[in-house]
Amino acid sequence: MASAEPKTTSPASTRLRADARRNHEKLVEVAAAAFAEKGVETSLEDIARQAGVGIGTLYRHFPSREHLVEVVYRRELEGLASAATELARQHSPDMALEEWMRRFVGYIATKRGMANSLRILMTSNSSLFSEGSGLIRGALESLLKTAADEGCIRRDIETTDLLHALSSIYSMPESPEWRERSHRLIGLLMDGLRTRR
Amino acid sequence: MASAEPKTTSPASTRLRADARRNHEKLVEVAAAAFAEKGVETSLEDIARQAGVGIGTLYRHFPSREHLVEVVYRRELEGLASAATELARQHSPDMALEEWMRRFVGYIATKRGMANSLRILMTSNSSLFSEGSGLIRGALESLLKTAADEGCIRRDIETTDLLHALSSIYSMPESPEWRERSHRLIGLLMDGLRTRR
DNA sequence: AGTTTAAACGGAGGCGCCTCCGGTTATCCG
DNA sequence: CGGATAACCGGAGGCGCCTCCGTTTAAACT
Repeated sequence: MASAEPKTTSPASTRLRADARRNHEKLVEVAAAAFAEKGVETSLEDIARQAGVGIGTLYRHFPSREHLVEVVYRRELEGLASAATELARQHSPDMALEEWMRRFVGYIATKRGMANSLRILMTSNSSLFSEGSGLIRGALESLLKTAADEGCIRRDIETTDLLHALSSIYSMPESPEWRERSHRLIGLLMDGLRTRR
Repeated sequence: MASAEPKTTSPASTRLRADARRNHEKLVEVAAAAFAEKGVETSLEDIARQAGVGIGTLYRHFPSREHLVEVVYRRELEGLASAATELARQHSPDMALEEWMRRFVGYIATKRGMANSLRILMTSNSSLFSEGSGLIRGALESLLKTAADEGCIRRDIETTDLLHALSSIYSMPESPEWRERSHRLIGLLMDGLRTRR
């Protein structure tokens, strides 16, 4: 009925003026980079400056820091989910699964520092998290199903189990070897999943 | 051996200069009032001003807002615990118990708004909470025991049960009738506890 | 009492948060 | 195309955070 909605992030995009839309997008983009690099405590004035807008503009688009964090967070989650279909197209089912898990871990890594902000966000807006985890679950589920259908991996593993195994990474202690550790864990999981030929 | 340690709050009070000690005490006092009245987000500069010291002095004594919150929190907890013995001396055992529970509820009430700050504090310094709840537990236990020994209340109630019942107040929804509600709950508990004569 | 000195004070200053409102501009309509 | 106007922009300003360092002062010693 309505015209296509190509952008994933912007559910009921209420006819924004062209400049407003431009600024909004630029802000999210810059914020995503800034949060990733310096954590969610980065100066919002810096973000506004880098985006080439005034601080007032930032605050009109995102009434509070948490709002901005939420939008960035959701955008990345959606990116991660849509990467699943993309990977499935370009790789063999098991490779797609493995690569996706790697990215998932990388994504989690960037979120470790901001536990507090996320917790605040979580208590005040739990729908975001349920939707978000739904997206992730769906992505993983479809990768898993495809791989199983092709005979690459065993069938008797539930999405929930694997998700749980991956989430355990989140509670691993912070350390320099964190990255290797998590990659080893993924390797281990994949070895367990793959069917012996 | 060493000279008496009358003040409860100041474990290893490392020989502070007289002015320093004065300022420290005044700050805690003022902060307690300010937090109670306006929540933990109150301006620290206001607190310093009301205490008649410079902001620099406040920050030397309490490196961060959380430090100050913690000291105030602990002080109030200790006050609550020591109120138990005081009440026991002035009232009949069951009255002492009832009045103490009222105060406990009042104390909790002031802490409701600052859930976030307390959570941060909790994750970074869990010893405070275990010690704190130990104090409270001890106070309640002794009141309960005295009352039971005097035959005012039944013996078959565990401290933990009662504590749990009281804690449930914390999760009651915020509302105007909150206070009456909690008092009714205490009345109910006391009725259940008291032995029929 | 006078001297010394390390501990303590305090506030200026730089930064970030957030609000408010006068100025700008995209968009609509004749 | 030009004018009207509602939507949007931007940054000054007020406030609070926290640090840094020159000044003050308690207290130890002579």
